[in-house]
Amino acid sequence: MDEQLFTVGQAARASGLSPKAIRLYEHKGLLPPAERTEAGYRLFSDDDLATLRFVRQAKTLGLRLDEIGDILALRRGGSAPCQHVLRLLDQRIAELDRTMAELRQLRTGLTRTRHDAADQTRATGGVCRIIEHAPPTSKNDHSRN
Amino acid sequence: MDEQLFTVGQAARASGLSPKAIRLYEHKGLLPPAERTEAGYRLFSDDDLATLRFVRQAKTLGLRLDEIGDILALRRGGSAPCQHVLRLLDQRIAELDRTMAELRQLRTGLTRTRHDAADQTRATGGVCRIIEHAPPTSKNDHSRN
DNA sequence: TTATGACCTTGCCCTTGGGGCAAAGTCAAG
DNA sequence: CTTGACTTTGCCCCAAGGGCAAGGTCATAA
Repeated sequence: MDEQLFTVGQAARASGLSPKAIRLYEHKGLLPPAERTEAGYRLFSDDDLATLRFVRQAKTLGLRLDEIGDILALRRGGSAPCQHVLRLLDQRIAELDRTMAELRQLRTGLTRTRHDAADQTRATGGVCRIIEHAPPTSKNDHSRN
Repeated sequence: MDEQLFTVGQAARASGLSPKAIRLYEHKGLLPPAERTEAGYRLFSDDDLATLRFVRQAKTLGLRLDEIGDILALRRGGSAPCQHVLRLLDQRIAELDRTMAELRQLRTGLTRTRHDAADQTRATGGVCRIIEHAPPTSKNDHSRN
């Protein structure tokens, strides 16, 4: 049997993640504690690599690390996590819709503000009319990346 | 002259911010260091309140605290920050467009994944086909709030 | 053999915009 | 005088790592 083992760096290259991220995932329990060489170097198995790739893919679906961790835990517990995953995906989609609606609204407000302000760019008294006279945009969220 | 002065709590209520946030803004230089009573209580002037309201409004426009700080600094420096603000707004709008495009793409991918997976919810070998067989979504961002 | 460079280890601080909590001082009213 | 509401500072927390430092390890080239 091929007992292929990999260091963090190799695992990182093989999975498209950073070594730091891999250590973080291990720390957070997404990965079982890696084997170690005598010198203390982490050693990852092919299984670990598969898990890492899974994590990476799950991340591109917008799942959070703890959600991914739950999925992996379910799986290690023997049950098929797919129902759970479907629920998570539905949640994410709904959340995306909410976020996008907010962003659309924000953009509309910003554009109006920008347009209204295009010429009367003189500050008179306050700090800046553009901002002060902007229509109050709903709540506060504006999740920057 | 009415020399109205306010404690953090009062300023918070008057501006719709939290006391903690106000202290943070002061700490970050958005506000000049507040006066203090003998006992060390912060005292805010009407000017400060105006600034706080300005900050709040600027935040609803999606500006970051440091950007708002720049605007206020420009203003305190005597120049009208409006040109600067226009630039910031344009940047924000462009950024919003980028973000929304990404989210739209993500949503599309998620929906397809969700749809494809609706029935074959059995995990076979890997962790979860739904995720493993999902089309790779572009990059990674998915800014959660 | 050794020295060099590439790799690994842990650990700490940084990011955003505060929230929450704690210990302790202050103020006004009863 | 005490009670309760308010304030102060300070520290830890969130997500998901990035960056850096100090130090240990490994393999290869001279």
